[in-house]
Amino acid sequence: MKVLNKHTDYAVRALIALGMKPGSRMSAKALSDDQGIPYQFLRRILQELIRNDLVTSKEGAGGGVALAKDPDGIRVRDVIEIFQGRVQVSECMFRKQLCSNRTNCVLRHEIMRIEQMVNDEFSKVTIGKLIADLKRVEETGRVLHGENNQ
Amino acid sequence: MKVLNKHTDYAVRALIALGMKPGSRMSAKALSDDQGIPYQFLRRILQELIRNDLVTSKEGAGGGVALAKDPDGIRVRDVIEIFQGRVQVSECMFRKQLCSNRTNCVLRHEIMRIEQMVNDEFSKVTIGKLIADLKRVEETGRVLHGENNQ
DNA sequence: TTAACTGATACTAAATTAGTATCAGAACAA
DNA sequence: TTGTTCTGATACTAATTTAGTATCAGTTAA
Repeated sequence: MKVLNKHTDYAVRALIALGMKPGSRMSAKALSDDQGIPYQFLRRILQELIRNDLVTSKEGAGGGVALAKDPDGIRVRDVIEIFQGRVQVSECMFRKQLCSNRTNCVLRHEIMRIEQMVNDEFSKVTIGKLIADLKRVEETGRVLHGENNQ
Repeated sequence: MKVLNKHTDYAVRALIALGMKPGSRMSAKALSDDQGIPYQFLRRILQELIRNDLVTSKEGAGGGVALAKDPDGIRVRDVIEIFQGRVQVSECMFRKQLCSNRTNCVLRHEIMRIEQMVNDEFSKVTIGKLIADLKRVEETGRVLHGENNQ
């Protein structure tokens, strides 16, 4: 069960890279080389971020992309929703119609709770926070992976 | 972003149905009719549950399947892991090798935290709990869908 | 005026998901 | 002892999603 797909993963990495160089534009090519993300794939991801106002772009030579807002205002949750849609149970029917299958319902009820929790958590994680983490890591020279690491 | 696939969804529904009739075996056919799950698909799901010791089976006429253990001992997390694998970030590399990409790492660190939360929550939801919920629902005649319902 | 860019969009391969079909063998019942 | 009801194993298929490629048009700066 994969939580993030490549679109989201690359998008977040690109956003972090852009956020690390505030003010300066970067070309998709430079970002691609920098982050090791396939160029054409990254192009499409950036266009999606532009359409969703997380990134601004400038065409032509010397052009490129930059963050459209403060890194603290960009939530990982937003990125996930752009590329993977809202976190949800299989096909949740009970928003549309009266609940026909009660067995189904009790399961969905539990999952809605967990769904909400996950959304809340991904809302708290912003590009700004990730950049701060990253800078801390670069200072101490080591990555903390938490407890669940062998 | 879908949390549960059909395998998991159907498996949980089947487990609940079996747990509702303690002691008695049911044929896959009866379960299929009962729950509206495609027969051949359900067969394969049940076989997987049998292999993972959540369900026992008896061959031949009058045979069928039954829960292999107490409903309270079957966690939705177990079912998810059987059909969808462990909840995890895209391809988490840093378990295998030294972390080469630090940008990646800070994101993964956050996600590991959320991953852990989700696993803990899905561990708390057991078939027994769902059955209890379901019985409560049937008594009051109405399903509570929580706050996030319009 | 040409090289370095983005915008838009069509295409493809591989993997996953959901579901179907078939054959062999076990157990019960007449 | 034979037919019927069941599971075990496994091969197959269609649709969708994921990941990635390719192309052409238009913009801007030097």
